[in-house]
This record gives sequence, structure tokens and C-alpha cells, in this order.
Amino acid sequence: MSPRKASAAKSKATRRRIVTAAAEAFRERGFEGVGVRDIMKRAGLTQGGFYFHFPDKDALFKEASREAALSSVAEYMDIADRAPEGKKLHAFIDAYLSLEHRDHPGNGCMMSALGAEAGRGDTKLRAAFNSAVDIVLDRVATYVSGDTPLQRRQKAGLLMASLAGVLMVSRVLTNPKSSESLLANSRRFFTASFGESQQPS
Amino acid sequence: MSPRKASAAKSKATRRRIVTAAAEAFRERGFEGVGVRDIMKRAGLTQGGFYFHFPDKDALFKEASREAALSSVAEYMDIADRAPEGKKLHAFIDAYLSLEHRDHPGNGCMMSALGAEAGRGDTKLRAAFNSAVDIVLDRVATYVSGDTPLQRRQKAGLLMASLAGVLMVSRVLTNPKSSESLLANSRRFFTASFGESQQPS
DNA sequence: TGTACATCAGTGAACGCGCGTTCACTGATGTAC
DNA sequence: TGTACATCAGTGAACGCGCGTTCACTGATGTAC
Repeated sequence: MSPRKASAAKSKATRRRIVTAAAEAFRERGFEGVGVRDIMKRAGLTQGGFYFHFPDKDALFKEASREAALSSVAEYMDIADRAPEGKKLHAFIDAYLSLEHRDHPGNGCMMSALGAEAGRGDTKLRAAFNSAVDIVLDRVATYVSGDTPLQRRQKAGLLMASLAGVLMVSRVLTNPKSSESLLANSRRFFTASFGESQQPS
Repeated sequence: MSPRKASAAKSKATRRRIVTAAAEAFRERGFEGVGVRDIMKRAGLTQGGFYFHFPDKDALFKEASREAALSSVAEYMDIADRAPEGKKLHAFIDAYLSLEHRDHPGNGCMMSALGAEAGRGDTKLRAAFNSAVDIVLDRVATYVSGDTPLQRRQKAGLLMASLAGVLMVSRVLTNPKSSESLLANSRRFFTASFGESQQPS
């Protein structure tokens, strides 16, 4: 690797550190709840350097949303993919509606953490969210039953939106038993309602 | 009515105007997206008077959350109650997952608009949200099927959390067809899955 | 290969702005005698 | 009933603070010749 490439790579890595830190911070405390200083500090830098990598905080939010969607879906999907055939959706739902996920929004689902704020955003921000959602749904659609791809895709949308709502509410409930039983009931209900996709054998 | 009572009533009415304006503004733009000045302006007042009625913005948020929960649930429940026996849940779900509701968060469901922010709040704020949620669920529980009150109550929780998620996501989607079909699919699915409570005849 | 210069990837102080909150004030209403 | 005073329900200017952003700067790395 030439020195030029080495330093370009280093800069790219720094940029990625910022995006990763932001993706976590935004999910933990909301877009308006974190400042540029906080994020740069998490990335081990000072505030001024931010504007070398991004035009403004909005631009970072768009990239961080995408990053959050991709990394969290990758994590939960990997769990599903490791499950035996016929149990993948079950494994995914169990992982998504877990106490672990509820208690660590920072590396969890972006929709449940930032969906409402995204809904209030301008068209460009919402577009960034939409493309992230598309990626997630393409993946989830392979696990649900349904005759046509469109059908599976729409079922995946309904499922993910509902799961995001359940997770969000489970974070609001102060009574631990209520929160846990909401999650448990929902795991059962959605696993039963959204069967595995039948592969031709 | 004595003059004393008349002016006390006027003050109470002013206070209510502030709470109502806040309930609407918070749902439209989030807790951190609206300032005290904005809210007082909506209520036809100036910022200074705010602190005569409330100790701080947080206190208003708690009261406004409650107000939002009560007024929006009242609205949607009235729609349900006007429906014929056996169609009440159907009517409620249709009203909740309507384009009207999607496009007017300001007088709609608090959970779908503010749930994520509430989940990040301190215990006291979450407690305020919880008591509002309880009131909603008590009401919704009367419409769903189930053998025991606890069962109906838990089903109501699952249903409301899911509906809130669907509504939230429908506000994020930029493609009108996608948004509308998510709502339509969800109306069908949840109406079919959560049958009417069977009354002894 | 050495040297002079240019660019990169930041640092950290400073800026303006809007926010939550405080405060001195005021006019209308209520109370005491 | 009139008058003097007290309280209520605000007004609107001002405060400090933290935010997003700008900017002059710097040391390390890369380039030209």
C-alpha cells in the first residue's frame, strides 16, 4: 500500500468512527439529544474536525441512520441465519423482542429508537430512512410465508412496523413485569402469525 | 358564581389552554422540537406567564402527555362506541390506522408520536406516560376477545403497541402507495387477529 | 537524496443564536374596614 | 358605599448556557524538482 493510500484509508477509518459513534449516540438519545461535541468525543476527536468530514449535523444523521439500519439488521439477521431451516423467523423475532435489545437501544433497531423523529423530518431525511428500511425488509421478507414476493414483502413491512412499536412501548413501561410480558406475548403472537416461508423441497 | 370563583375559573381555563396547546405541539414536533415560547404563543400568551402555571417545561410535558392520551383515546373510542356491537374493534382499528390519523399527529396517538422520547426519559416522566397508557388499555381491553380480564388486557397492550408502530412507520414512508398499503394491510390483519369480546347474551 | 513547499486531518477558541428560566413591572380584580 | 391596599395573572426584557458552526492555526504527511 502506498503512503498516499495509507493516509486516505486512515481518514476513511476516522470518518467511519464518527458515523459509528453517531449511529449509537442518536439511537440512545435521539437526534436532538446529542450534540456534535458529544459524538466527536465518542470518536476520540474534537468538535472542529467534524466539518472536515461532513457539511453539517443533518448529513451525519442521514449516514448514521443508514449505518444503524445496516449494522443492526445484520446482527439480528445473522442470528436468524444461524437458526435451522423453519426456525429462522422464530429466532429473529426472539432476538428482536429480547430484553437485551430493549435495554441497549444504542446498537439496536433504528426505527424503534428514531422512527418518530424521522417521521417529522424533511423529505430528504425520510428518503434516507426509506432506503434503509428497504434493505431490512428485503431481508426479512425471505423468512415470512406468502405466495408472491410482493405479499411476503408486505407482510415483512407489517411485521417490522409492529415489532418496532412493541419494542418502543416495552422501553416506556416502568413495571418490569408488564414490559417483559408484553415482549413475551408479542414473541408468541408474531411467531405464530407469520409462518416460515415454504421452500420447494 | 362569585367573582372570586369566576377569576379562579378563568385562570384554570388559561392553564388548560396551555396544556392543550402543548399536547398538540409536542405531538407535532417532539418534546425537544418545541419551545416554551412557541407553546405560550399558541395559547395566546407570552413566555413569562408560563412559570406562573408550571414549575418547568418537564412538568408541562407530563401533564400534556396525559392530556394527549386522554383526548386522543376519547376521540378514537367514541368512534368505536358509535359502531354496532361486534364491530367496535373494527371501527377503532380503522380509525386509528387511517390517513387522517397519520397526517395529523397533533391530535392523535401520543405513543406513536412521543413513545421513543418517553422511553429515554427519567422514571418520573415514564410513570406519567404509564398511567396514561393504563387508561387507554383499560378501554381497549373491553373490545378484544379473551377469557380473563388479564388476557384481554394483555392483548390490548400487544395490539396498541403494534398499532403505534405501524402508524409511526406509515409516517416515515415517502412512497404514498407503500404507506397506504401498510395501513390497509395492518387494518385487515389486526381486525382479523383480535376478535371482538364475546358478551354473554 | 535533500530541501522547499503544499495539502491533509485535524485542534480548540470564538461566534451568534435560540433555548429555558428569572425578574421587575403592571393593570385588573378582590378584600378590609 | 368608598377608599386603600393586596393579590392575581399575566407582560416582556434580560440572563446564562449549550448548541451548531466557523476559523485561524498546526504538525504530520505527501509532492516537486
